[in-house]
Amino acid sequence: MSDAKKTLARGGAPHRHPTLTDVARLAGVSRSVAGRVLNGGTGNTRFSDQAADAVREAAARLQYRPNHAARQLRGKRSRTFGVLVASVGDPLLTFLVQHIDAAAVSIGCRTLLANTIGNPDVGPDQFDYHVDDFARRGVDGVVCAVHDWCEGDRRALLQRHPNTVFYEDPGMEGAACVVPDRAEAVRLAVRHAASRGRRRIGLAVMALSRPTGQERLAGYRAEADARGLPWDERLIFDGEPHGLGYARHNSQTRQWEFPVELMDRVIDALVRDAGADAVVAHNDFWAAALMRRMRRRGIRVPDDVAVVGYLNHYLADWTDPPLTSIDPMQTVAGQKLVEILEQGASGDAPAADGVTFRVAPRLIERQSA
Amino acid sequence: MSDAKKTLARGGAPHRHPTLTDVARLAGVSRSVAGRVLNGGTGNTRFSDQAADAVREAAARLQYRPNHAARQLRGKRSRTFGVLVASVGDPLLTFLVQHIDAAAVSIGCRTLLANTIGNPDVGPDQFDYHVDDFARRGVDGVVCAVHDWCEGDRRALLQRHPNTVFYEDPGMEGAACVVPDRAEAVRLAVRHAASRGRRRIGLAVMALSRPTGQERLAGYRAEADARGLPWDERLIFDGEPHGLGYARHNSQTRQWEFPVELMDRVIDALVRDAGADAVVAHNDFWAAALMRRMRRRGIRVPDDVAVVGYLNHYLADWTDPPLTSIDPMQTVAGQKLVEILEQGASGDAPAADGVTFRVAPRLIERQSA
DNA sequence: CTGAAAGCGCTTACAG
DNA sequence: CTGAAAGCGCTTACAG
Repeated sequence: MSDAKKTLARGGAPHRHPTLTDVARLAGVSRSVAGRVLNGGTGNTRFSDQAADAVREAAARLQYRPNHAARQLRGKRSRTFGVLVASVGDPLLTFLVQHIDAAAVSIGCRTLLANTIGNPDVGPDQFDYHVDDFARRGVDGVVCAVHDWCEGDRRALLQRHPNTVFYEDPGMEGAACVVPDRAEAVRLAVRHAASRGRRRIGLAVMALSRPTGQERLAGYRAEADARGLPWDERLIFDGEPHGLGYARHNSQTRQWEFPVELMDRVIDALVRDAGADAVVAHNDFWAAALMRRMRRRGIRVPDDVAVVGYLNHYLADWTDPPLTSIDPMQTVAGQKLVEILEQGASGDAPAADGVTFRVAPRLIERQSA
Repeated sequence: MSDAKKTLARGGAPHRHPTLTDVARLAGVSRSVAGRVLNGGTGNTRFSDQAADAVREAAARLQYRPNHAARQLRGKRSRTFGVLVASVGDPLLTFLVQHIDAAAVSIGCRTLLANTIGNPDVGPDQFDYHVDDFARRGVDGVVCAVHDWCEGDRRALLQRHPNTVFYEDPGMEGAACVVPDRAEAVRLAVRHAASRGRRRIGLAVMALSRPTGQERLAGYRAEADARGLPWDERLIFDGEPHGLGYARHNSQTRQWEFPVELMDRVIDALVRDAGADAVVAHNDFWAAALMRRMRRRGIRVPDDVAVVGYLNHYLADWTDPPLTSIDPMQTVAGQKLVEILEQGASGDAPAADGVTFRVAPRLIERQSA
């Protein structure tokens, strides 16, 4: 076997990375000193300026980078957070994932993204698989942002990885979570529509039976009451009886399926039957589909009916008209999630125990309302 | 300091993970045997059934999982691939990133996603930062899918990580890459429009001066010739002189900015002046904006003008009308990228040297053309 | 078939 | 201020 082949077989790297020993030798000091200089310990950081200079120069010359695995083995943190999501490209969570990563990087950590669905090759129990793999890799903490209608043993996760935070309330004792304030989101939407003179404001919710559905309804009632809007049950649309109660993920196309035609039921109920002049949609996808079907039926947006979305997904810029939408501020949520995890990991404070952090939403005005 | 606090400070984990030593002790064998049973070496896998059973039972009982860092330190692969993208949530690449990860997971590896822009907290040279960090963590290979108009020293990357593959041709000697076949993409679009009876097919390109722009043009000409369509220079729109020559990323909003109004220049040039009855748009975002502006100008899609997008982004399902679009098959590209990396990492074959793999696109018909 | 032993690269008391 | 040494958890020749 040739030398070249040997090194290749050793892991694909054609040249050995320089180690602390190499640096120490070049600098003419012991590994101990080199290590202290380069990684500034907790106080026993004693060495001469002379030694320090020599070491740093050697390190620079060799392009030395500390081996992460060795540090971790020695008891250091992995500086890695696991992030569980239904699918990496989940349109509902792109900004969250993105910002969790940004927040992690800004404190010198990394993110290990894990799809729990959407990978038929690996089989159905990918939630457990990833939880397991996270343990092997010794992540410092885990964000679980898997939708509640997707499978996965959250309890086992929390047991294996005590430093776990959920995005959305998993409804478990002792589980810390960060949640978007949906009641406030709907309040903002209703307030906006009302301030534009709308009086008959409809609310379209995917599933009223879920806690999040109830929250939305509560926000609606609160704001309607505050504004003195008349209460009319017909202005509340529940998607569940219409087969809109949950999202279906097609693992073939890797997309969430969405029966656009069913949006006509929303229009029938809210606009035609209840005479709504505004609709607060379940999310931007509902809103986009609603606007399309409305146009087909000769209903003008926003002239006849104002539409407010939820998510402020980048889709919102591309609908016609561009969509006024409530931003759940996933960027703030991402930051908070990492902050909690970091506290748990650094030991400054125990991982937040069963605390729920609510993230305040914000309305982004475009042209649909 | 209490015991609980001590363990917390040790890294956030309240209980030590069981090690091979624990398993061996419980099974009543040596670590060597336990190791051989649990990790089946390359042939010296000799042990009695009795020993194997005992070890496996012990491992199961203790929920033993091999420590990744230790294995890696001992010379095993990290089973991790670094993925460089401009931004994790980059709408142009969501499916690619997603499928790279899926492909990696299906061979027991993981993906380390790295944003090169979009994280102002870390500073401007994040490309280098991540390249460095990848070295520390000993990734088995790197996918670089950073847009060519974004900064980053590709040459240094390739030197530090010889097992690197690019998505899109970086134009460097010896760099392997996977590229979507843009000429074929435009051919498919033109063919589709022509087969629907369109004769004056316009082509809107972001920047004709770029190689990819030239490829698109070549595809256009090839198909137009094959169909006997008359050549008319006015049917080619180059965005560059109109300030559409590159995408701008707003790190505040973490979105790509897009001057929707400028799409009117496209309509002016292609539809009004050149009388196009079909437009092959630069991508789905252009297409979505075009359709919106056309509607405003009383131009019906597809009745008056057919529109074909490029990307088959999930946006395509939500435009009005839903967008017929060319899918660059990023899922196939993702698989190919990982395949190449895996070959390089496993040493079966040297990392593909300077080879370019072209991925065949596919047309997805919806209603705009 | 089995186990004692070396060593991956680092960190960190510990003794000089 | 400095260096020899132990040890993190694993893998793997090597000698029994």
